[in-house]
Amino acid sequence: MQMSEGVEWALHSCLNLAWAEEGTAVKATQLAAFYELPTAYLNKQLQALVRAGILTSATGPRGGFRLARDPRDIALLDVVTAIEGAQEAFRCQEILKKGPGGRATVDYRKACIVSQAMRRAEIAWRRELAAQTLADLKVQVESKQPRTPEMTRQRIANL
Amino acid sequence: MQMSEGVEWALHSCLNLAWAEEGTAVKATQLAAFYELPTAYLNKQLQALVRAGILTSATGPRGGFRLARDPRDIALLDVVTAIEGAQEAFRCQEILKKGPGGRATVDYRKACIVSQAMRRAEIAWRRELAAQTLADLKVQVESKQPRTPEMTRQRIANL
DNA sequence: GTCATACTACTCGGATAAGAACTGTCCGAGTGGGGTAGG
DNA sequence: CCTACCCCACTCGGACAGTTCTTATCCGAGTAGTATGAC
Repeated sequence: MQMSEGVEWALHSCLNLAWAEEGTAVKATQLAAFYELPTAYLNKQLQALVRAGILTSATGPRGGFRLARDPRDIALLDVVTAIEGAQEAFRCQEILKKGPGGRATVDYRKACIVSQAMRRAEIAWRRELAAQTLADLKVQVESKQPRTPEMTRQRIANL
Repeated sequence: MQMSEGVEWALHSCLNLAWAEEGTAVKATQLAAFYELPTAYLNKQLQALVRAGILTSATGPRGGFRLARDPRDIALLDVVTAIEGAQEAFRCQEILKKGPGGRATVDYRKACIVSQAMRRAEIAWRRELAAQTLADLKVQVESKQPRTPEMTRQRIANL
């Protein structure tokens, strides 16, 4: 069980977009250059964020990506879900249906104790991710590295 | 990000072992027959549980698997970790090292705010799994389906 | 000088391969029990 | 009848393919800006 590394890329890219000049679109090439990432593949991840309504995109000259809404309204869970999909990590195959006393009509995704226990853990995970927004991370970084917004904008301008 | 289905198999198999006659080893064939699972592949998962110290195994006639310790001392996290590995789902690649102002000597798995946020969520997940033991699940199932222990032992005897 | 038009460079978007991980399968190593022969 | 030995069936254990998902890449569709020419 390992998360796609695209999640890390997406989160950092969203943060950089949050620091970008307002009203300016940032190209995939620029976002990739930040951390020397493969441009085309990062572009794929950004497309997923667009489909999820987290980013907006524009083609042609002066095109690129920008945040679709205020960073306070973008939870980390939104970004993770956009990349990884909404399905749960633990996928109950309802093997109890084949077991002794198993009924084909019962929904074991709800009835199975094992499934319930695993779901409870995953809900706790999602709750933590839903509780934190891009704006929260932005504030935390800026309190540690006050020059980050300035440096980010400079880097975007010089690419 | 999807968990191996072996986790579901392992959890249910451990529960069945907890219900088995004490002092009796259960063969992989029997555990597989419970839910019509592929024997050889389930065997592979059981071996992982043995390596993790959750089960003990014996070869030869009258051989098979049994729980290595009391179900109260086996947390769900132990089983999940045995199958999935101990590494975290979110793997911080420390891409900040390549970024503006990035220092190669800094351990960004600890310093990076994004990494911290993701780790916090994963710790919440692990905490939930560590808080529940096989014995807890056993009790919950028995209160809903009191005949489960009896039926399990019968099924083992008839295979 | 102004406006419309065609062109060109640019950027995203989806379709297309390479690689890794998960899933599934097989045969050999080692063990324990039962049968057999000798005392 | 008891005991020691040998043989055999049995079970796990690790090595070996098939399939799905992740990672990586490329080229085409569409757009905005610019230059050009006519009015």
